[in-house]
Amino acid sequence: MSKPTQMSAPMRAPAWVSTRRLFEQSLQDLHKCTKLNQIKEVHAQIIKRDLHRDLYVAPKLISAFSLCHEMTLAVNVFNQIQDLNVHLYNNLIRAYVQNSQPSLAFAAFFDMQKNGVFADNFTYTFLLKACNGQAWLPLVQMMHSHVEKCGFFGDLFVPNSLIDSYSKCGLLGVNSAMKLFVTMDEKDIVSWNSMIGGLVKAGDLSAARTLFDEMPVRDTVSWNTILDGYAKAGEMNEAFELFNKMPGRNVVSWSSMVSGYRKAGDMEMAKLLFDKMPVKNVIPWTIIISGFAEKGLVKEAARLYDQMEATGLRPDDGTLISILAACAESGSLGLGKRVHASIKMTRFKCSINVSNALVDMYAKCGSIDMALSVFNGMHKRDLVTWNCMLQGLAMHGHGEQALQLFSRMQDEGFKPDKVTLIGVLCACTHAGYVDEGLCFFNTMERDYGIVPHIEHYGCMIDLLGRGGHLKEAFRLVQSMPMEPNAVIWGTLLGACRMHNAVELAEVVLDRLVTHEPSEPGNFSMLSNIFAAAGDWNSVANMRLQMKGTGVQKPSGASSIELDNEVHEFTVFDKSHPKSDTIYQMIDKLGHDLKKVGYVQQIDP
DNA sequence: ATAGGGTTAG
Repeated sequence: MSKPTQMSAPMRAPAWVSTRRLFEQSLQDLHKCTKLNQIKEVHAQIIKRDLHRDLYVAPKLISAFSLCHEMTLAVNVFNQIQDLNVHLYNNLIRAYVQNSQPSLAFAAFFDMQKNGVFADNFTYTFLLKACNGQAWLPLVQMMHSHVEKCGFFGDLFVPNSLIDSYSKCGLLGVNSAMKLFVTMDEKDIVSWNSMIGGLVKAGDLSAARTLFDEMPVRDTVSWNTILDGYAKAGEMNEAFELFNKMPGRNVVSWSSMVSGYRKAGDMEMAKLLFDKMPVKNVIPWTIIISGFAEKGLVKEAARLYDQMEATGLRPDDGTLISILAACAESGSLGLGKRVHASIKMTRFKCSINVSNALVDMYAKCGSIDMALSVFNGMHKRDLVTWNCMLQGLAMHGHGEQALQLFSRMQDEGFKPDKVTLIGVLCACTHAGYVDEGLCFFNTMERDYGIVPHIEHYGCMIDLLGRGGHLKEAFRLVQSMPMEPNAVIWGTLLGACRMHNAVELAEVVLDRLVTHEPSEPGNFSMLSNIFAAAGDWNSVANMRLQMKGTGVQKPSGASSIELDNEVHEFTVFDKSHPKSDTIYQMIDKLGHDLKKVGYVQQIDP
């Protein structure tokens, strides 16, 4: 360590003065520092100067390590301190919240109470943030009662956080938020905005609008909240009107509009607004790219992806996950691979969530080998990883492999959840393991503590129905503890179609139309069953009935991806530039198939 | 403390 010497040149301050000033400067901004190397350097200096137990320095260190996701180091700092105070606990609690470990945040809170350290308003705002991911009403209520006991309502941060956390707990939560909101003597703009946001989230747009019109002063957040409410509800005319009327628009306002048009399926308007945006960040880029990808317009999506990279914007996890999910939905393997390549180029390692999205994308696009390869290459996996892989194997008929994966995940200590069991039952269905499926279904509550949800009943009806056990399937529908929905009846109808069970099909359709009176597919399904049974009178009757109720069958479409472009085909489609050649080939294939004895099944 | 994109589910 350098010591001050008399030999230093008089013109300049000695080196140790500047390092000390530098050090003090680093200490000042330490809690905002996100570069781990720099923090470690300062940390070393801190230890050298024996400052690591300093009650001013330690919280800053915790905060800095937390921002770098170095929780072990943060906790180490905390554990060095003998006489703990609120400030230290608050920093630890916030660190856990930032690093998505809400239960440890609460553990720290209980520890704090045990040690006789009193919580303050900061503690409660952090803890309420920890409640947000859980959407668990009793937890928020518990925080509420704590706060009431301590009387922190003078600070608007606490009641405002309560409104926000309540609002994230579904419909009951919004009621509690409203109760609190109306009793607040003093409110600020955040109270109003949080309450409006809660109502929007609960789907009560008109109540949200009433509050919005009532509030004394509105800021950009207020306008954006209500604007996004209309956009999410698909009410784009109202959204557009507000968008034009609002005093100041920012990236968020524009993004809500682009997102709204995308959700409404209007990519033309979405692109128009996107192009007009004065400032763009990764979020609007994400919306527009995944919007095109979702529709299978992969050329446009890929072009925009290149453009985004060219502007120097780095896609974050949200961008990658969103685009990969869109690829999975539309089956755009080419674009998915393109995104994967870009991840490999630009990232040293990718997060669990991004890897999960990759596994899912490859599996859904039919590339089960690539899905397995990403899966096997992952250093860390979570429940979603296993569920995606299991589902992928199951969907592609690798029932045996799926069930092996199921036992492997348990060997590695993962507890199956609701989604896992849907995958397991699905694997049994696609592999034709009727008995194994029944066994899993009957023991899932005992063995895994999962009460069968309607989705599991759906799987079982599919399993029994496909296997030709139609009576058992129907009996299961009748004995379900919950009201069967359209999915259940639709699955059963599909099984009737598969096994030409005319009488049961009529009963099932009768129930199905009470749920989906205008879904044309259901009628065609029954119509197909009649046709297969040679009952052409009933087919004709059904057609008349459909005409009478105005139900129209849209033409079915199939699609295929070639050279990074998704081609879609409908019946009698002549729009493709090479349609003549395509139809010639189809005719030839038809002839060849007939020669080997294939009998074509024609949907009326 | 409040606003825009985010992985699994027939």
